[in-house]
Amino acid sequence: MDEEESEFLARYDPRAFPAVAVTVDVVALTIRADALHVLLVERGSQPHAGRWALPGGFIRPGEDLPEAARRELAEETGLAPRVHIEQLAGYGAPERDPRMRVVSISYLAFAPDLPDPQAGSDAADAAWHRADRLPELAFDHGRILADGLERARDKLQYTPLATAFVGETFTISELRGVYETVWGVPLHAGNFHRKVLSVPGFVESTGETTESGGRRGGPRSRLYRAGAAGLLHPALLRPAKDEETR
Amino acid sequence: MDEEESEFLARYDPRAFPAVAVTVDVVALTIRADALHVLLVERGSQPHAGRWALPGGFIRPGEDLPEAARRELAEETGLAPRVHIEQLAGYGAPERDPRMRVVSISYLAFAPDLPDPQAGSDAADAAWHRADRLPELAFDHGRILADGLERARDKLQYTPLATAFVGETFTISELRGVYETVWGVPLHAGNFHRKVLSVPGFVESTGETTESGGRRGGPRSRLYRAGAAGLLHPALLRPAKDEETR
DNA sequence: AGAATAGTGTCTATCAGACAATATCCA
DNA sequence: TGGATATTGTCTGATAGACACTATTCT
Repeated sequence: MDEEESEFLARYDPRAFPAVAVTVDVVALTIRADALHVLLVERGSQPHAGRWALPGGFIRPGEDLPEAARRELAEETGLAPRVHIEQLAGYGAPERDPRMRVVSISYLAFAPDLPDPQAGSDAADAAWHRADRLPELAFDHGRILADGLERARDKLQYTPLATAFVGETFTISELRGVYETVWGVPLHAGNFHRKVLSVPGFVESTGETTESGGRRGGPRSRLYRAGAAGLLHPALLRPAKDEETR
Repeated sequence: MDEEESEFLARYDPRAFPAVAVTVDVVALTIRADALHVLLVERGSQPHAGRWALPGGFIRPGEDLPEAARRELAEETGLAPRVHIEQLAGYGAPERDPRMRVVSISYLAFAPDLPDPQAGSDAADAAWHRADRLPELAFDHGRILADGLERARDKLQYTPLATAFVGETFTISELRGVYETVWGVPLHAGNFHRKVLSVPGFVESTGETTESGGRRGGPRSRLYRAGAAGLLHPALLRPAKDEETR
C-alpha cells in the first residue's frame, strides 16, 4: 500500500480502523480535616484489578462529555449537586490501556466536604484519599491526577475556585484555609483578609455572622457568599518558590 | 433493559456501542504582516464541503495524540520544524459531526512567519486567515478556534510563548510586536523593554545587534534568544479591561 | 485569666505606568 | 536635516507583605 492510498483510507472511513473507545475520568477534589483529598475507586476487574484508579468510564451514545463525567461521579459518590466541574485534558497515548485504544477526557471536580462515597457498580471500593499520600494508580491515572492538582493550584490564583470548596456561606478564615490546604503554605491572616475583600466580585457579605466564635476562641466572624466574578482582578498570587523554570 | 443491565453492558464491552471516532484538530497561529493569522483548510468533501475548517483528521493506530497533530499540520503546511505545540481541549458534543460520534482533541500550534501552505490530501485549499476576519467555520471549529485564541492570549502573560512567534534571535521590539498583535493593544515601548529584561530567564542576550536600524529609522537594536524559563515571574499582565466577570 | 482569632491600621520595599532624555540610524 | 526608534533614567501612585493593635470569644 503506497503512501497516497494509505492516506486515502485513513481519511475515507474511520470505521475501517480498530475500534477506539472514549472514556471520561474525574479528578474529584475536596477538603476534609484540613487536608486535600481525592476520590479514588478500587478496580474490581481486570486490568489492574485491585488497584486504585480515578472514577470514570466509557461515554454513552448521545451523552455529552461533561454529562458523562457527572454521571460517573454520581455513580461513585451518590452525590451530584453543588459540584463544580471543568475539563482538564485529553489523554490518548497508544498503550495507556492494554485492552484497546482508549482516549480519555479528564475532568476536574470540586466540592465541599462530602460524605464517604459508596462503592459503585464496577468498583470494589471507593474512598477519599489524602492528596499527599497517594497509592500507585492504575493506567496513567497518576499523571492525570498530578496534572489535575497542578491545575487546581493554578486556578486558585485567578479564579474564585476556592469558593467551590466551602459551603454556601463561609468565613474569610475558611476561605483562607482552602488556599493554605491546596497550596500547602501558611498565609498571613490579616493580609489575606484585606486582599480578598479588595478583589471586586470575589465574595459578597451576607450581613450575618457565625453563631459562635472559633473552636479555639476568637470573635464571631462575618459570613460571605461567592460573588459574581469569574476571574479575580487582581489575582491572589501564590507565594513565589524561586522555580522560574519549573 | 433495566438500569442495572444497561450499566453492565455499558462497562463490559465498549465495542458493543456504535463506533466512536477520535480526531485531532489544530489551531495553528502565526503572525504575518503585523496581524495574527490562523491556518484554515477548505473542505473538499462532505459534510460541510467548501467550508473552511481547522486542519485535522482521524488519529491512526499506534499514533500518539501530539504526533497526530504534528502529522496533520505537516500535511497541510509542508512544515513541521520549529513549531511549538500543546494541547488545547477535548470536544465531544454528541451531534458535533453529523456522520457519527466524533471526539476531537484540539491542539494549539505556534510558529514564526511561515510560507503559504500547500493544499493537502483532503483539502481543496489551505491558507492563512487573519484572526480578526474569519469566515464561518465547519462543525464546532469556530468555538475551538475561539478557545484557542483566548488560551494563546492568556499564556502570553505567564509563559515565554511569545518567543515561539519570532525567529531564533529577535529584538525586544519584535517581541513587543507579538504582544501587541495578539492582544490587540499598543504597549509602551520603554516600559515593555525594561520589564522583559527584568524577568529572569525570559530572554538572554546574544551579544549581537541587528545589521541595520529599523525600516523607519532608529538605532540598531540588540538581539536576544529565548531563555530557559518555563514560566514568567513576574508575569507580563495584560492591561486590565474592567471585565471582572468575563 | 489566658489564649486564640477577626478585623483594621500602618509602614516600607517594590513595581507598573507615565514621562522624559539621549543616542543612533533611515530617508 | 528631520523623523523615528532603542535604550535608559526618573518620578509617582498603587500594592504586597511585615508588624502591630484592639475587640471578642472560648476554655
